[in-house]
Amino acid sequence: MDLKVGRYIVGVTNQNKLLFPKAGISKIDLIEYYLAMAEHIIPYTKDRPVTMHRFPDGIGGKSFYQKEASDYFPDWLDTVKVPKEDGEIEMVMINKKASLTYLANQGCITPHIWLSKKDKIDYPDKLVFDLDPSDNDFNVVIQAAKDFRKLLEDELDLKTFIMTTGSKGLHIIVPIIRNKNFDEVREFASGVCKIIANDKPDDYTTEIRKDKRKGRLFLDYMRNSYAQTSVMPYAVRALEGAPVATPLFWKELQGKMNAQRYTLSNIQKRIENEENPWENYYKSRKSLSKPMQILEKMLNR
DNA sequence: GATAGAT
DNA sequence: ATCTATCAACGCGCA
DNA sequence: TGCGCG
Repeated sequence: MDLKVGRYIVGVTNQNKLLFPKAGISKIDLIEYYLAMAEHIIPYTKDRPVTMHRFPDGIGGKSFYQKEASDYFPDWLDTVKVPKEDGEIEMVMINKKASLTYLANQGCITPHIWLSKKDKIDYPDKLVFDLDPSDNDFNVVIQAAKDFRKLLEDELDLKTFIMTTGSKGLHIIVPIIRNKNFDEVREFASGVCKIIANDKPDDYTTEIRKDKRKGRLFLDYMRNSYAQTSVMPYAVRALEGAPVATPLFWKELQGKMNAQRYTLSNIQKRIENEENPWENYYKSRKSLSKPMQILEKMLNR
């Protein structure tokens, strides 16, 4: 079966294959979801390399990550060649509606996107703080998010945006002007996390090794490195019930909110009824130059 | 999921 | 014509 | 150099 998406014909294979067997969600359901959400997604994915997390046999089957665009991908799918440690890799970008459709047909349930864009690949235009609980205690995640917001906005004069991951935690995203490279940005992110963790060492940790976290909330600043990715806004997660990574208003971060509050099945109603929580996302970019100086002083006290 | 090679 | 095997990531920290 | 990690 072929779908016409804009000016492109996208072939759809195995449209009735159940990708989420319990929820009864088929491949064509996933494709229709991404078609409906495309206009809300593409502003955040345009010109960014994508890592595909593919599940050709559904969430119960074998999955794999794919970075290199396959030879058989169509010419109209935009790609970019980016340097890697040993050579070069040609990666897909989600720049149009048909791209989302094509990737969904490939069994890519969850696209992950770079923090930088193709025209300045070594300079991220955002920071991501990944708050990942070891258990499912979302209250700890909410408190941590508020601690981050206080430091980032009140002390460091940056703007923050919040998103459920659709899995267990939250992402805090800080839009920045592209005048610092990944090493500089990661160093800054590391400092931020260490200040937060030092303030509440029983609640938070920046330990990479799982066995050293001892039940504490992991503050992951390592996302802010070259060629690292974070889950795409409104991406479907390959978990029971098809939860969706969802941008939120800060004021929503309380009470019964949790990381899987929104799913493929109920997100559309939210989109229809709510304003865009990230309305001012791209207007909010700030330079890290001054925040870096302030952070340096805080770390040396 | 798509393809090449084997039956 | 059908089946089967094969392939599809990588950067960083640290032991 | 190789493993753990996301």
